[in-house]
Amino acid sequence: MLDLKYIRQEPEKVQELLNRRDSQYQIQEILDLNQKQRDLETTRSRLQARNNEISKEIGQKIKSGLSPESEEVKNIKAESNQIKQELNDLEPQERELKTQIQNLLLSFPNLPSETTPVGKDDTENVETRRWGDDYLPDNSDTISPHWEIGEKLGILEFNRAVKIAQSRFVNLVGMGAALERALINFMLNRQIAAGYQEVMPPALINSDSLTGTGQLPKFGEESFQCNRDDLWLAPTAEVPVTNLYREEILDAGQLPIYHCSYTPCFRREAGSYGKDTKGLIRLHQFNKVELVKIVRPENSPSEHEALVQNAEAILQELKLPYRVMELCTGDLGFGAAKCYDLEVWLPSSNTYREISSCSNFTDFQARRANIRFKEANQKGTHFVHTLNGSGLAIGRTMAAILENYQQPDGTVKIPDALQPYLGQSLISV
RNA sequence: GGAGAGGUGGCCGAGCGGUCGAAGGCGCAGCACUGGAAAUGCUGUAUAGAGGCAACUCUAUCGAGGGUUCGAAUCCCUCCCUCUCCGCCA
Repeated sequence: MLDLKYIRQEPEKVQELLNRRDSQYQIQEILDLNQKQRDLETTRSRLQARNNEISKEIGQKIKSGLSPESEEVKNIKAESNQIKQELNDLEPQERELKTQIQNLLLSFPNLPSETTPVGKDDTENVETRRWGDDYLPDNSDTISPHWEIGEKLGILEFNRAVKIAQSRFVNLVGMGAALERALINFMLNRQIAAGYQEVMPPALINSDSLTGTGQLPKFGEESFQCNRDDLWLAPTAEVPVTNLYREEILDAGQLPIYHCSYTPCFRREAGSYGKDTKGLIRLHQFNKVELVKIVRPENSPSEHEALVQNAEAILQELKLPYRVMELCTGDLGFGAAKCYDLEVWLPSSNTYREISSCSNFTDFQARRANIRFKEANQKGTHFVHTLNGSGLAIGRTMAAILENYQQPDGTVKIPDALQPYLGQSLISV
């Protein structure tokens, strides 16, 4: 959520930054509504002040022996009743304006960082660096897509998953399940060693939490909802983990907070019919190790760079070729001010595919979720900055391994770093 | 699921219609005392919004929302959450 005060102070600047994303976001309506609302607030609080005075006056008169039924008291009550009527008229108006402003603010995306490249869509994202060219497989022309090799090896079952759920689900069998588990453990151990504290939050989360991180109100159709309860299946650990601190005032000394978290993630993938219909790339349910940081505002840019490195370190240890893309303003997620995507090489389709998305949300989520910190011995509070990134998506990592480590004989080698976790070096039929 | 108890400031805890943003204590900060500290004493110590250059002023907030009243932390209604006992259950 944007800061209303800041919009008021720097309207041109805010509008200019929003325009870098999309011209549909116009702040003028918010400014107009806010002006009306503040005028009403001033009038209303004056009336309330007068009413408070009257109540005190009545209290004093009764205490000094005057009857509550006396003419004098009755007259003052009449004035108060008069004011109450005016208030009954004003209050709903003000409340309505506040709701309108709040809804508008919730529907506005974050301001892009000054450093975010300007562009209209994903074609204008900027490649920042590329790693692992030496590890590109040299037998690309004979490599099968991961779903084919996975089914041949008997470790991925898509048809049976469809039978028990629907399309876009997978059943992992034998070494498939073991590899998933190994990847989770490997990634968690590495991120714990890098300083992140592990958490395992609930998979079902409430609407307030989804609003806090920005999925609601605009993107409700992307998540699975439990229709009998105010609960949703978490689309990413970002939501429960960031919201652990919702409505909290942290001591400055507690910052920075670093969490890593393995969770299943559930997404409806509405609007992606026909896209990535095969394999592990786009499923309704997938596993992910997520990194979440809660930091002081002035540190968020450097914390962001460090978080990207933590995610990259996993790919490097697995020796999977990847590139780092910085998203342009037109492709930036709703709450992000700046975002890097890590894209892993998938030889069967001859492309890089997103395997991690690392964003700095600045104070956007902190404002919605009301996560603040307090400096010792100082008055007032400040909003924290929140960041998160995948470290990494497990299913897509498995897809990348099945393809990049595929041998001409149809077996799949296991990356060195993963062998201790799996207890073997090769998957074969 | 059934029965009961309860949700007050950073924490503990009083207040149960009147000047209460809320006694008292703990904690924390400043000052005094001290060679220094402890102990002690004094003072201060919530959040948000609006107005003002500022000092500051006003408003709201005692789980949330509504109601009664000139006036609600206190009374009434609805909801949420926590705890205890019973049942069921991985």
